[in-house]
Amino acid sequence: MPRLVASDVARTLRERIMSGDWADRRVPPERALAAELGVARNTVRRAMRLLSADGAITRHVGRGTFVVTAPPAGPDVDGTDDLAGTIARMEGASPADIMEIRLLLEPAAAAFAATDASIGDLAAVEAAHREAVAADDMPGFETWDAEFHHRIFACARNELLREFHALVRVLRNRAPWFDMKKRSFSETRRLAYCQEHGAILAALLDRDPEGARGAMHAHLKTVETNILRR
Amino acid sequence: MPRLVASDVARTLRERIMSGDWADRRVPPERALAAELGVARNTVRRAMRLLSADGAITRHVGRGTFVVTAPPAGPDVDGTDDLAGTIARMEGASPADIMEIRLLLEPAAAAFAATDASIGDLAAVEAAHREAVAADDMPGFETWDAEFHHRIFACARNELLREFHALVRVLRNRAPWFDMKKRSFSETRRLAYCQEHGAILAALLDRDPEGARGAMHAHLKTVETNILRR
DNA sequence: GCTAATTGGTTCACGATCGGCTCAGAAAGA
DNA sequence: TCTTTCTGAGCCGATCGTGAACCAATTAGC
Repeated sequence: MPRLVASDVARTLRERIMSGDWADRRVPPERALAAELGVARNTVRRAMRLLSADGAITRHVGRGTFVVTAPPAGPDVDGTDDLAGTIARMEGASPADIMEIRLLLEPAAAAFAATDASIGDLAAVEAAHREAVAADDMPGFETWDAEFHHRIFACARNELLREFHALVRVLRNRAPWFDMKKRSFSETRRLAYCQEHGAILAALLDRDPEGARGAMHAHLKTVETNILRR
Repeated sequence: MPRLVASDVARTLRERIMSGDWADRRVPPERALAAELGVARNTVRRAMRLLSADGAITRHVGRGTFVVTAPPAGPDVDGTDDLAGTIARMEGASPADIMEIRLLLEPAAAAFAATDASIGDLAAVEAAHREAVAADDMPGFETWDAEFHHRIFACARNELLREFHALVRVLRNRAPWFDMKKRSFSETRRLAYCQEHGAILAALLDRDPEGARGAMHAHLKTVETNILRR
């Protein structure tokens, strides 16, 4: 097996950057790092290239390598489209509206996932399901429940759909959602959710788009009744 | 029938992927697997080919074989919202992905609109329709076409849905969409669009949710064929 | 100001590893 | 017998890590 040392080196360098070593922003020279890590300079150079591609460091011939502190994110100056405003208005979305959107997006995503998902994707969904079943406290279950839903979106080959759900997920973590979830949480409901998740997962593993769509729809209907007390 | 060892091997490899071995995404080299399973390398290769065709693994000469997992992108488990990242990733959405989303949202919005819209809302939709019919140049029609669709969303009583469509609308004005629309524009197509818009509007005025949903779906299918050249 | 040391950038050769490919022969059904 | 499948072997090309040399820009010391 090739040893893939470069990515390991990149990881340790990242950790050092994060941990605040080199707070003066100065990174030791390649040759020194190579000696210290017991690795060839070319290998260090590859790792550096990864970091540089991420924008984590800047390099100058003759001067050295430096940690980038200023966030590379230039807030879009163009401002032509009112994206920020759109997002801001989304923040005020009501739980009922959010549920309506989820009922629109998630069954479709489940159907896509049933046809598009790779084995690895499904393994990830299954792992999230197992974690959710194992979790017995409310925050733990909440995390893995969200992860379960998100990984289903990740199966679908539509990036935009994935990002839309990321947006919904953010909204779900805002008030007044979080409080409502907390109030409506109970062990019996958690078990019911796990069972419904299991049905969804089974349909995905069967590669049954309509089954997945139906199972997801049923699950969300349950959630809706619980959350909105209908 | 011959022994079909290859598919057996493929099955056991699938099981190992699902069981979470190789969680680091690295699959042992063919030669190692062949030795371990007591089978020829060519047989392992056939099995690998099956998995690769499924999209379960990716393979690179000189590097090795890796399990395909859901892209780590997306809202990380660390809980940060990363709205900016979400928006940034949306910008790169492909026309095909956007069409898929539109096909998901807009028929539903039309159905909602048929039941929820006020008289004034419908008058606004009708006005946009008339303007689109009257416009004979590409930018003018484009504007009123977008406005027509947007006003239908405005009819729905779901603010979040409205904002989601605002997002889609922003993306539609980005490259490479705009170019594709421009290329696909023609007078006959404009007339076809106007006619389909008329059908949607008629269903809305009839307060016929399913009719509106169907008309919108048919319209978007037309757009899809024109834009994506299918 | 000039020189030498430092530092990143580039290139090469080498060996090891790994997937891609081909071929001849054995084995097992039809 | 004929076809399909598996086996075993060999060769190719790609990637990676190593080690080394040399270049170019910058800095420090004189």
